[in-house]
Formats: sequence, structure tokens, C-alpha cells
Amino acid sequence: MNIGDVSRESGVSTKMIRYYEEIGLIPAAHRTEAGYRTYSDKDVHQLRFIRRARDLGFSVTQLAELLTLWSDGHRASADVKRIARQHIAELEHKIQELRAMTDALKHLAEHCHGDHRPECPILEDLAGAVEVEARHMDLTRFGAGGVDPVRRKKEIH
Amino acid sequence: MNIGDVSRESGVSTKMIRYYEEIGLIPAAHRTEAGYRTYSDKDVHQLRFIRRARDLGFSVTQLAELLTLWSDGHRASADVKRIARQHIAELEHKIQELRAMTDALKHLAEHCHGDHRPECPILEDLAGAVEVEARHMDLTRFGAGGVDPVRRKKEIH
DNA sequence: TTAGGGCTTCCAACGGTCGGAAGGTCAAGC
DNA sequence: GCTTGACCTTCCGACCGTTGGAAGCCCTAA
Repeated sequence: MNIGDVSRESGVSTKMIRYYEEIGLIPAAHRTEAGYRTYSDKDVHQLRFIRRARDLGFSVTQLAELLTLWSDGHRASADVKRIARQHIAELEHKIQELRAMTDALKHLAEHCHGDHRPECPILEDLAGAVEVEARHMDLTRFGAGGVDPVRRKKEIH
Repeated sequence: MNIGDVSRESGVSTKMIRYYEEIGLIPAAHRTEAGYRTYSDKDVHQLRFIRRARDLGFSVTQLAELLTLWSDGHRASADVKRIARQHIAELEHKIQELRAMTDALKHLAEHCHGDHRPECPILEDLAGAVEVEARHMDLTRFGAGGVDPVRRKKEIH
């Protein structure tokens, strides 16, 4: 099987398969005389494993641990469970952060009239609630939409 | 004020201030004869605005829009609300994804004994539930923990 | 033999932030 | 005036995971 075949069968792009090989997550594939990578059904199976774990949000580092455990017939399921629990904790922490953001934003958005008038509690909060009056007086000349600077390698889309 | 002062007062690192200038999010600062950037209280104000918006998870692109609106005395609050609502939707979508991951993982972890034995529903699910038997028979030789490949620029920690 | 697709490697970009090197500048203390 | 140390400058790279593209070789069917 060539790399394109395993890619289709495993759902992992050829780019990523080569990358995983490069970082040592998967062993280097055998090569044909022409230098083509060749794969077996077992490799497809392993890449599917990787794909699923990635879909569950495991990092590549965690994935390496899981693969080692997967390959170890004498593993203790406690080790797997530990990795999973740790990942769950990370995910829940992330969720908490996002929740806090959305709650704060929703609260602000609810109090914004959302009409043609310029008054907006969202901007006022971002500017700093204490300084609302000052902002109205003399801070209206800011902005990124003005004269366009040089913009070397990156720019805002 | 030098860049270090604004950084301390705004909570935005000097690295990021230079970066924001480079991508055109903020205008290029004035320079002293020696080439040092100089800033005013208004710049501190603006950077605080940026800091708060970033803390709320707005992307730099969205930030550019918000800054433009902030600087526009004739803006309609509806525009700000639209950006906020869009961002809320993105955040909630992300939360949903993470929720789905944690739910799936929790379900698996609950059914894992977590003891010394190798049997583990977490790994079995990752390997593909249908092929559990096959895995036990002949797929135990996989793994990233084997012979360490060359590892050029990147490696797994 | 030619055309097309697949394969190879290498280089860069994305977003946002940080670390560090190499060198110039400024203030204080001697 | 000189040294010291904190600050500033630019430039380059790393992080993580993924994608895009270029340039060139290989394979197969027509």
C-alpha cells in the first residue's frame, strides 16, 4: 500500500502521516526502490487509532504514551485511565475558561441596545468601566483602521 | 513613556506590543532620536482595551474591527453587538466540541477498571470496537516507544 | 511515448506568544 | 569620564498541528 491508500483508509492525511513519522510517533515506513513508503493493514489500524485519539483531543505527546501502552500487552489499564483522566481534566479546565468568557460576553451583549446609536456597554467595558466618561471626551481617535502601515510578513485579514 | 512602561501599565508584553504594531493592529509608535518607541496615556488606554478583548477570547481580527468601532464616534452599537454575538457563537461551538470529547472520554473511563490488568475499554475503543479481538491476537507490536528514529527538527517530549 | 496522477523532499504559513542573541542607549554611581 | 546594569532595538526561531505549494522523480494506462 502506498501512502495515499493508507491515508484514505485511515482518514489521516498524507501530510500528517509523514509528519508523525518525522517526529517519531510512528516508525519509519519501509521504502520501495524508488523511495515510496509502503504500508500494511496494521499501519492502517494504527493510524486509525491515532485518528480517533486526536478526535478525542489527545495531544500528540499523550498519543505517544497511549500508543506505547497499546503496544504493551502487559500494560496496566490504570495507566491508560490516568492519561484519560488527566486529559479530561484539561478539557474541563478549557471548557470552564470558555464558559467564563461566554458568560461575561453574553451579559454585556444583553445590555447592548444593538441599534443605530453609538452607546455600547460592550465597548465601554473593554475600555474600562471607570473611564467611560474620559473615553467619550478624548479617546475617540484610536483605531487600527487608519493609515495602513507597512505590514511585513503578516497582516490582519 | 517607553515600551516597558506601557507594558507594565497595560498588561501587554513588550513582545506583543511590537507584534501588534507590526501587523497593523495599532499605529506605529513615535520614536526618539535613538529609535526608542514612545507612548502616551492614550496608548496605554488602547492597549488595555486590547488586553481585555483578548482576555475575552476575541481574535486579533475581531479586535481590529472592535478597535475601528471604538474609534468611530458614529458607530452603531448594533455592529459591536454583531461581532460579540458572532464570537459568542464561536465560543459556544468550541465548548460543544470539548463537551462531546469529555463526555465520550468520561464514559470510557468509567468502564475502565483502572487496575493492574491490561484489559482497557479506552484503548479498545480507540483501536476500533469491531476489531477488539483482532487487536488482542496480532496487533500488539505497534507503538512509538520502540527504536527512536532520527527526529530532525521536532520531537515528542 | 506521452499524459496524468502519485510520490518524494523542502520551505512556508496559519495564530499568538515567548525566548534569546547581538548590539545600541540611558541613567546612576564612582 | 568610565563602568555597570537595565532598558531598548531588530532578527530569528520555537511552540502545536495542519495545510499549501513548488520542483522533481516514478508509475501506469492509453
